Amino acid sequence: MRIATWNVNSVRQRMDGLQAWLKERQPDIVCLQEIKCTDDAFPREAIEELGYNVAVHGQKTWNGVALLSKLPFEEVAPGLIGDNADAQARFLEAIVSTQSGVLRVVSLYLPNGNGSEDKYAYKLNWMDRLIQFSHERLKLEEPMLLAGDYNVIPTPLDARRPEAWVNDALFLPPTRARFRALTNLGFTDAIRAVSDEPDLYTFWDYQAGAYQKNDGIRIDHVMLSPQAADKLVDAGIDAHVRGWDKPSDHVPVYVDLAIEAR
DNA sequence: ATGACAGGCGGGGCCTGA
Repeated sequence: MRIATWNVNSVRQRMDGLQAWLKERQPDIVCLQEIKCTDDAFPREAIEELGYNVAVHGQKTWNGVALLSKLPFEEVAPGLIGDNADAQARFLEAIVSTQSGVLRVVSLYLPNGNGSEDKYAYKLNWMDRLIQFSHERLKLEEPMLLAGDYNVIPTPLDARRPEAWVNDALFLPPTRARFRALTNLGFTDAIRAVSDEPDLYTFWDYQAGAYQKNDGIRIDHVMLSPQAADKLVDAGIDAHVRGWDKPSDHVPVYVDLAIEAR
């Protein structure tokens, strides 16, 4: 099975590229972030025509996550535990049934955290909630993927110019410590499981020719539970998509697991 | 040091993003 994640930066603006990429990469499950629309406004039919079931957790204007799956959803649950008053649509969990049992998938859009102390506090709190959620789900001992835009540069190897990010919420020590906490719980960063190469990026700013200079950062991640990591065959980044017309500033990341869909 | 792009909203520029 192939599972992918992509921050599309508005799904309605990205339909041509999304449809082209789905046909090219042929993922079985896709986690989308920053769809920037309500559930009603999501272009559901065009994606269903390509053979996907669609689950959406959207909101007006900002944020919003979705899941696309060629297998039917057994369960779908929006929202991250730990704060019932959190109105930002950043988390969508689902279960599908495969030939060898259940597969649990989360599409997540972790807060950026720049701009104010309140925003950084929200980011760190959201990460603490994600760690708590992950700790609880690990007890199920299921193959599970936490995939999405983490807004975390895990190490200096994950930025072309790490010195430019030292005071940024994406790279500050408390941010990186919480990301490490996920790996310490037992999660595997799929890309780093298959490559120690530098210059593996998933985001290039629209400004100042960042993509042409390969001035990128790796902030979109697929984290695998032990039972999913045991099935890991390959992982990759579709960086070429950043060169398409009307691109998102993020590109897709995918993993191949040795699990038969059905 | 600053601005540079892009999208949403809504019909102005402003806010947000990373």
